[in-house]
Amino acid sequence: MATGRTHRPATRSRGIPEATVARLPLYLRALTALSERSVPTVSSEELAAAAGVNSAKLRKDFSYLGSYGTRGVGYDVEYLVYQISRELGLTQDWPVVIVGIGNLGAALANYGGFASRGFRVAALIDADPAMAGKPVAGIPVQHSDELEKIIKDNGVSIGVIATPAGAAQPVCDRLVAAGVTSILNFAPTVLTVPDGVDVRKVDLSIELQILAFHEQRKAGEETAAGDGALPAATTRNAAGDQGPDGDVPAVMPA
Amino acid sequence: MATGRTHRPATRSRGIPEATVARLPLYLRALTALSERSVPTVSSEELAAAAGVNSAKLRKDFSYLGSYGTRGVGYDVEYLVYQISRELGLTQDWPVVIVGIGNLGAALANYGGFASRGFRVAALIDADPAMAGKPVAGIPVQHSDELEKIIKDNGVSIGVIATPAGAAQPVCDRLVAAGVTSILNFAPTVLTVPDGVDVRKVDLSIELQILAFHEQRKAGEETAAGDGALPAATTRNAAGDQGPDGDVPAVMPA
DNA sequence: AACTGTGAAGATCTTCACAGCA
DNA sequence: TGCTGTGAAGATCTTCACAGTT
Repeated sequence: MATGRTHRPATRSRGIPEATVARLPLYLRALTALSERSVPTVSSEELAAAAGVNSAKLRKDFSYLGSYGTRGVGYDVEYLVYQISRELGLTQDWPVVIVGIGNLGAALANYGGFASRGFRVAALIDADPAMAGKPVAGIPVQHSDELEKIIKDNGVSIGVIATPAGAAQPVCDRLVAAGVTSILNFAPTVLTVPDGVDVRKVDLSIELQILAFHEQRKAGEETAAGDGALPAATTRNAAGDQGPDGDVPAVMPA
Repeated sequence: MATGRTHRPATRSRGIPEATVARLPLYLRALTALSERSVPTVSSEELAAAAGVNSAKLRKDFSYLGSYGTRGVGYDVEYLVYQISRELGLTQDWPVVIVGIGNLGAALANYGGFASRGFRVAALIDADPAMAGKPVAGIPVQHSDELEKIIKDNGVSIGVIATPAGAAQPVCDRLVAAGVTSILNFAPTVLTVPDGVDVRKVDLSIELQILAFHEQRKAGEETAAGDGALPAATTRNAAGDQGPDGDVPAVMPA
């Protein structure tokens, strides 16, 4: 199996449902936009619209964080931004290393929204000696021999794997052995990690396959269906959350 | 709201649950690997291990497709590969266009697993005139003025948006107007699309934020907890499936 | 009057556990 | 005997609908 994952209640301590946690970043993004426009307050209806969810769901989600709204008025934008950031752990600094600096790794390194939210690219690592020293997004690439040292020196706990599929597991093992406990995997492989380590995957081909499934179905309906063209609009997120156990699909490999 | 999405039973016709559809690509990947090793049959237990899911779930998933296994034996690898491919619509050709050829767009264009599964990069489109004609992954980039013509000439129904956030919605609108009905969005924005159009998103910063949340929690437990270091391993997929209505998070922007 | 917070109903998804076929 | 297929129980998530607060 992918690994020694344990049945974790999926939601611990303060008990925020996993599905809710997965949406907090969306709310945060919408709130940040409002904040930049100096909007003081929003109603659940407005914010839900901006985040693309239904308002009841949003209110229920916020209710797990506490009672941060004011009846008859709505939510204070700045206050909510702070509360959600804190809940997500974004009020602290998270040094991140990206392993595998190909097009994808470079794209990730250049991604701005990165630094903006407490994440800091502590280092870029690649196995190709020819890449060593070359700056990508202003950061010099380091050779993978340095991996362990980099992780330790920077106190990195989050690693991003953007290597080819074959290199992913070995890299993962080294990251974990060096102390990384959260991994974002872009390689099209199921990673095996020990208990205590979280892995999230993003896999392009899987996303495309899911779209193809629905696309095929639409095509079938056109000709088949008798009850007129039924609506079928949907906006699924390529990132939900599967069960606490078992891996699920995701999006995009190196 | 992200858009005019309609309450669709989420699962139509043959009624394959959305959660199952999201896992089919995983099974397919594992099966393909077995097929390459010329393994003739697999048990649900073995395949589940390779795909990183629990065997009961896998059997239940397959049961929605039909009874393709043999009691006492297992599943015929080749046969299953075919059945799942067909179910996902991968037995047909899906021309895809990628809009926004920055590092990410280039990474996607270079992604191999692409062509391997019925997907064909029909065109690369970018708004920068300087990019026009330049080959990326062997395909010449075309200027966005050509977008509508490209979509129509190639019968493209799936579009990938890898542009900066600000350009995403306009690009999306043009793609949809030209006939695209499935969109994979890498820009960190909620896209609004009409009914009948599917959108899946992939957003790096959201994935990192979710990891940070769990990471923060782990840190808290270390000091807090009294019941010894509890296991907390998890492998969530950065791509699950939210409800049929409402967008959910995902992974990675341009 | 407007809008939040939430119990309760409903929908979906997961897991168990075992009947049933090869 | 070995392993699939699946009813049923359980867990999670979503949505409703309205009581409660400003």
